[in-house]
Amino acid sequence: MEMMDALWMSPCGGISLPSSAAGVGEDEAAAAAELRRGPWTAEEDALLAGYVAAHGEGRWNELALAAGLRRTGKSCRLRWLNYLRPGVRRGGFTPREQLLILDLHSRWGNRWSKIAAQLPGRTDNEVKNYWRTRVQKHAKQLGCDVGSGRFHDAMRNLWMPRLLERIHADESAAAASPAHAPSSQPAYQNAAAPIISNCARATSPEAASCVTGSPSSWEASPAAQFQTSSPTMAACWSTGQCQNGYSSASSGDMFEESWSELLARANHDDADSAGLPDFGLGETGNNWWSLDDILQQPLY
DNA sequence: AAGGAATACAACCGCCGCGCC
DNA sequence: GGGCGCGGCGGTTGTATTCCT
Repeated sequence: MEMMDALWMSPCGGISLPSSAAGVGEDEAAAAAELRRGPWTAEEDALLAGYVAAHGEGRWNELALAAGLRRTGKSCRLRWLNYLRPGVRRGGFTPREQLLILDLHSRWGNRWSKIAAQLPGRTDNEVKNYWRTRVQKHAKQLGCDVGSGRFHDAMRNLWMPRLLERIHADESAAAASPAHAPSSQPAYQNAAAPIISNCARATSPEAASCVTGSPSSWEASPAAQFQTSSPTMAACWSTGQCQNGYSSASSGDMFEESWSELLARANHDDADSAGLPDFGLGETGNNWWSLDDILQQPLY
């Protein structure tokens, strides 16, 4: 097995590819010995994309050699899947995508590829990076671990409800503005519907349970999506109650203010019996911050 | 303006599982 | 049944960019 890994991606100067592979000659093997590493150049991208377009995916080691790429097959595969593959979406995650990531992570843990499969155009690497940068950053701000009850409560009671507010606010704004008619919506908004609908259509029961309703009904009425699981949240969608105290920033991150500030404010509100759930340590079961769970929480 | 720190993203690494021979 | 070739996954590292002092 380790030998296989050496073939897949041994560092510069150490590779010894089997000469039988795709008729690899000694010259080619020697060339392969000087494998490139680091960022891909535009020329390499063009080579890889062109070769895959002509011959299809798979057999990455042979592909790398045949295309004249001084890269490991594994590197070629990764570059193709994460960057060059048609349909790969780049840029910040939409609130819906963020919400879905949080929800699915609560169900599946660090199953990045499984989570990414529910986000059309997104890669496991992107989802993983999002988690490690944004989510873990917030945990750090709170001075706790992402696996702690304190952080899970913050996610469930602060982040996810606010993502729902954000989604609602965005859609309200889009509906109110002729410039945001469906045909002229930004790409990220058009992409949001498949994210939810894909989740709803997912073959696995776990994925299918994350959001109820059809894709079309989601687009037509977000409130309807929560009707069956939470009258409270449905009412929120309908009345705009969720927007209380929320500023619809365009940042990719929901929180312009720090988590510590949010938490302090939230706890203060709670002390005033404003309805914010207790932010002390506590559990909500295995499904820490799932939509199913937060939809049962009172809004604040 | 410059340098260091923090952040975000791309790429690499090691391991595992599956199918084929 | 065991080895091989390959694809996939999750964790980690490297680096470019942005932010802050």
